[in-house]
Amino acid sequence: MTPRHLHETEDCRAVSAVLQRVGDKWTVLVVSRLGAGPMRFNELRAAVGGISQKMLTTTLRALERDGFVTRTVFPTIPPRVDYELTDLGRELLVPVQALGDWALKNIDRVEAARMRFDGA
Amino acid sequence: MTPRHLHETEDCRAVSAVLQRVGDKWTVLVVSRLGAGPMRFNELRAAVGGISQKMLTTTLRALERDGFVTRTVFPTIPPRVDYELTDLGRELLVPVQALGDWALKNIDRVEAARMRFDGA
DNA sequence: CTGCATCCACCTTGATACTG
DNA sequence: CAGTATCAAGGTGGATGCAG
Repeated sequence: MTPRHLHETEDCRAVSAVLQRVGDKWTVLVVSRLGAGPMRFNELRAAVGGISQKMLTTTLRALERDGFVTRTVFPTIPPRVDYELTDLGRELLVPVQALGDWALKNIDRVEAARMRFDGA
Repeated sequence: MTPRHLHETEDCRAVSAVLQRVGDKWTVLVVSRLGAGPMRFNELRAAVGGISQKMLTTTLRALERDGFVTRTVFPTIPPRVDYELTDLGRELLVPVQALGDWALKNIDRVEAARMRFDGA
């Protein structure tokens, strides 16, 4: 494919770093839900399902820090906070979903390999 | 019918599962190294750099179980063990590197967002 | 050379209680 | 409603020693 080997190592580190960033328990699920449009905190929480308040807050803060989502506070009572994907967030979704598509297509082969391995 | 929305949730779970699978500390680095061809245990360890013996063994076992690498033992003294990517392993590398390419292209935007967030 | 077993420090996650 | 604080529990990764 690409016969450039000069920066192979640091490139792989970068790949690894991104995968660890989006490879935590909730990030992808939250970003995917937000792909449908802006959402409020508890709305998002219900849409994801099974996530604790603390983890949703933590996940959203990290996404906001990295520029993947925006946080909009409406100073009303009760307070209302909207979360929305940025352009960067939507762009991230493209390669992430490509990997997801690959996963769905090949899950059978992986599970077959596992049964073979565990049986032996 | 619009079947692309029917299984949205479980698809996202699948995506999340794969990302967690390849999102551990060493998997991507090991698979990337093996992309260059078969390697022996300590050869691989040196190529990756910074990985402990335990983690290399653990990572390789998991990759073998999932059908991403093959393990070939030569019953010599001292023993020699070769690891090599399977077709499935090489195919996995495609979407993973796509995500890595995206990361390299957008790392600046992410870091800019972080500085903005941390500064505020 | 390869790899298992053990122990341990750290990090992530989750449950719970409380605040504006 | 949205968010913070605290504590407990499990998982992950690393150091070391031993074995085939």
